[in-house]
Amino acid sequence: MAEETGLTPRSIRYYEERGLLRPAGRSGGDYRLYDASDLEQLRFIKGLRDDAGLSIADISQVVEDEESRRRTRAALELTDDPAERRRILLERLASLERLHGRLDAKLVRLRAMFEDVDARRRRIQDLLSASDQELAASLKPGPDR
Amino acid sequence: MAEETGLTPRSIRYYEERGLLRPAGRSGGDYRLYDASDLEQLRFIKGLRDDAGLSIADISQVVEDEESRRRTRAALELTDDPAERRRILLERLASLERLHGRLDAKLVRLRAMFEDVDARRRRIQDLLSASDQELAASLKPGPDR
DNA sequence: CATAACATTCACGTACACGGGAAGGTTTTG
DNA sequence: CAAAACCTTCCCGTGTACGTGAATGTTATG
Repeated sequence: MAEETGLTPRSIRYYEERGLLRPAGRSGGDYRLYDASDLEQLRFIKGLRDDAGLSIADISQVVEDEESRRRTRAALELTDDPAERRRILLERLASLERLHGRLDAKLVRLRAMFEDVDARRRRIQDLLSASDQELAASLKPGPDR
Repeated sequence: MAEETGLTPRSIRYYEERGLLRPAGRSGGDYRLYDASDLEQLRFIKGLRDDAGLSIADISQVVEDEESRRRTRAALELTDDPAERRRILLERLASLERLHGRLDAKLVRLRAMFEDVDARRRRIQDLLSASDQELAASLKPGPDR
């Protein structure tokens, strides 16, 4: 599991301890057994940690939202009462909006930084190609002058 | 300075300690004095920390690159030797490419996460508006049936 | 079926990024 | 010019996110 996810065994156990990962099944000798959904969950957690830069506490919030989502999903498919369906959907939407908003804010600011660096990078490239032409001109003197 | 940047005084002193901020001037009574460029630098650091999620060690690298950039800038304007200009520009470009690449990698992964969440958000919104129509229909029974 | 190569739970240790208080000096304000 | 408000360095404390044994048990391999 550690190899598959790029996490250390210690981190995986730590995440379980902190409730980010539902306690895995156990073998006869008390070894943790993971399935595909655990793998997915761990990759999701790693993404939130490394890509979105969220703390474990923040990820915990997100994961709880996800779990609540899964719980309400069953309820959603069970009910035909439109008012109840609406309530459940609104709750799920709110949970997703929270995560969406946080990622969006991060994205906006990161994009601004990126653009800034990119603009400077392009400016240097322009200067460089100008300098290259200058260099070429100095090596192969022009016909005039 | 802390108010202006949203950092704590302690953090600002810590950044100076770690070499992210060039030692500010001091008053007669040994108080730190900051200027506009220090403010800009601190905001830049805060951006790298909060938006790009870089560690202090990583930011230190970036800042060193920036300083090297400033140093070579003078050299660039002093020389007319095309080969020397080219060498300096290439060095600056490499430094910017490093930062560019790191931000880009982060952006790509963050964007993927964002798209994922966004798609799910939109799906819920669709379900919700469908549910709203259902609700309206049940409250105001149609003419037929 | 021996043994290598894993795993388990404690428990303590650690790097990072600061927080917070003490003891003292400086600047600002009324 | 007194008092409040702010700064200085020094130094220990703290939360987070694990790392690292130790002692022990379990599974895989030739």
